[in-house]
Amino acid sequence: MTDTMTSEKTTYHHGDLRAALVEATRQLIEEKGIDHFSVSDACRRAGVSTAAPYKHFKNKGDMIVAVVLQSMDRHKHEMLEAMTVYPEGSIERIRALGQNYVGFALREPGMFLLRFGHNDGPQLPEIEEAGQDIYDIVQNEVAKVLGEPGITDKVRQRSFMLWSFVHGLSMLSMNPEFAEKGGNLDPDLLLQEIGWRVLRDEATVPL
Amino acid sequence: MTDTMTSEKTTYHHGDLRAALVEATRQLIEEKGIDHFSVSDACRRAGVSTAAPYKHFKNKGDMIVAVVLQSMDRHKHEMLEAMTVYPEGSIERIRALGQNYVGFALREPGMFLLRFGHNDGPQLPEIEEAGQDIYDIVQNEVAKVLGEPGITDKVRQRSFMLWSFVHGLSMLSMNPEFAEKGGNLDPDLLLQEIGWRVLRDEATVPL
DNA sequence: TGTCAAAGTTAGCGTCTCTTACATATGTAA
DNA sequence: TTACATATGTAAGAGACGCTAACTTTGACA
Repeated sequence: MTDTMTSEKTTYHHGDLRAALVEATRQLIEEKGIDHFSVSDACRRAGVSTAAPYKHFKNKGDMIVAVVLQSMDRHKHEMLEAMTVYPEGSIERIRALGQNYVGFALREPGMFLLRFGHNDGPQLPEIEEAGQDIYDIVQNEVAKVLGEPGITDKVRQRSFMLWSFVHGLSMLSMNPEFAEKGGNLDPDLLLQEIGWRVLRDEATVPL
Repeated sequence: MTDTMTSEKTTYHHGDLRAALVEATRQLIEEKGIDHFSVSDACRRAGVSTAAPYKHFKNKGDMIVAVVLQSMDRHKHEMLEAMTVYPEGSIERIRALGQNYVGFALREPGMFLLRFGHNDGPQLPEIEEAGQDIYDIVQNEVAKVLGEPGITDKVRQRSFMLWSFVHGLSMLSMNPEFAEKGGNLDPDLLLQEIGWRVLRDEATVPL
């Protein structure tokens, strides 16, 4: 046996072709967008034949799902990491979550659009579950900051308001032509501003 | 000459095939999404051969651009109509704009995603201009409500905050699986709430 | 060492796509 | 009526793509 743990590719038996294909797929979607992604391209980038993926994935959609799930897992861990440096129950944690959300959209626009720029019927249960995991983080933090005993209606309302704003800010910031319409404002300042305004207990309409 | 103004299709000389193709394209994108749209499908729906579009459009992309521009024009007129029933300078006008924005996304999700769910390099000048037209409406109204003498930095900031929120609310509301995470809150209530909070002159950060 | 499953490759089928070249029908205007 | 520009149809090219079947290499293990 030669070296199996180095990244040298001998011939057959790639070592972890599945991971390599997922990474190639991710790169290509980031570079050219989902509508110009093809399995053939991923194979060329990974340096394997066009039939190879079908030993690891059921079909093209299955490859994309794998990439999305991997990206969502990364996002979740990044959020937790960014949040936990601030004291529990502090508004800084919320702001860190928002900053991370916008940052993720800017770092991985292809993945972000893959998750949200579509409307092809209902999502797969796995993806929906991963999304719920992420949203749970937000709701729990909002509950703590507002001093609510769990996920109350008020928590749900404020969380959704925050999500709407941060999500919209992410989408617009991703596109330079839209971002400059806001005068190239620092998203962090906007997040600070909006977080404060959304979470405060003032309302014109009853909760 | 037979009847030219009725919608009866004799054979040759459709009357306004260009408009018919635009409408077919619009319908198909709404029904199946942009990634499953094909020129052939549009031809089948319009009842013409697959070569017919190329007498009216340069290529597939040109057809889509025509559909987007038509949709943006519709959106602009709807916004103006929804707004002008309220007194000038009133906050109700802003809320009407927001409601219309969300409503448009719900009525024409395909067109909405076509405008925003992409990131294929810079947009065409025509589309960007149409987008600026629409955004100008918002900025002018925000300036009036805030009593600012034109498009000041403050107006730009508040407009962008509003846009971010309304845009995010639209994107999330379009997808039932996301909308229900907000507890199926009435978007109108959220708009009223957020409009008030965003436009008020209180801030934690200096403008 | 021999066997076998796993993980590649080669070759190709079938389909759909956008687009063009050329033929044909139609309306208009002299 | 005739000529001509415009609008559509016919037919086909050229290529990409997803996916499968069948073959080959490899490494692990009895």
